[in-house]
Amino acid sequence: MSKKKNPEVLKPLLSDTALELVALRFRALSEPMRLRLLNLLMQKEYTVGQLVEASGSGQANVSKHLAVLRDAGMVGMRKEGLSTWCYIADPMVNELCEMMCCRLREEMEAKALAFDPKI
Amino acid sequence: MSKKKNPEVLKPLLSDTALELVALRFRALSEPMRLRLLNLLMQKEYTVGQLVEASGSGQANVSKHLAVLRDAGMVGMRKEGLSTWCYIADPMVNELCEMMCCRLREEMEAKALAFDPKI
DNA sequence: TCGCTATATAACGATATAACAAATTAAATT
DNA sequence: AATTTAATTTGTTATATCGTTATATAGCGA
Repeated sequence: MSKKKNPEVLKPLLSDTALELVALRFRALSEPMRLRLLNLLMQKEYTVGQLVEASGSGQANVSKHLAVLRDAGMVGMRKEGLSTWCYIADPMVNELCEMMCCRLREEMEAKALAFDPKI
Repeated sequence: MSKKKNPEVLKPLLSDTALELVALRFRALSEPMRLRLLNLLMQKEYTVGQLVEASGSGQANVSKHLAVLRDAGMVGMRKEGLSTWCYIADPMVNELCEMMCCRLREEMEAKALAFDPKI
């Protein structure tokens, strides 16, 4: 009835502001150090200090990267006395990283296979 | 039998090289202009020239961004005479963007709701 | 209040990236 | 071969971002 089959009708495009917001989120995931912090937080909660030690980076650096992840809504923080406990606030982060890692593994394995002697 | 329940055992961490590769992929998605190109390509195939026109950006700029997306395995290209047709090479791109957009929509709606008069 | 610890912020240099313009390559047509 | 069109490559400039050092803030105990 209502839905005419029309090949001319294209999916609507995202607005400029939407594109910028999406880009901002992906940018939060575009640094190895931030991914390392997220990767650690996927194990368990860490304090900022523990993340500094575990990541092997400087304190100021870790703090700044955590702020980026927090602003992107990916990491949450809970103050407890002197320490600040950090945790993954958005389960989507796990999904995104999982997807990306699976895809990369597939690609790498395919490439590796290209070097295997043919049967 | 083999799997002992042990809260001390943590999920293994990704290697440095893996982190860098993942970061590189996400970085490809971290620019509004590249997202705009992908968004256009989600509708249909475009030539580079059509993308230049549709995106409103310069030719060199579009070309460079497309190269980034190609190197990330997200966009494929097929030469046909003088033109080069571009297309989404990895369906994961659609999923990733879809996930991110849904999430942002939810968040925005939640924030908007916070300004609604209480019932 | 004083000092100690945990974290955040500011300022800085080095590097990376986007946008634009100009030069170059590549394919098709005459 | 010369011309035209399509796209890439190459500078160049402006801006953004990373990592580091130094400083500031906040909570806790003596």
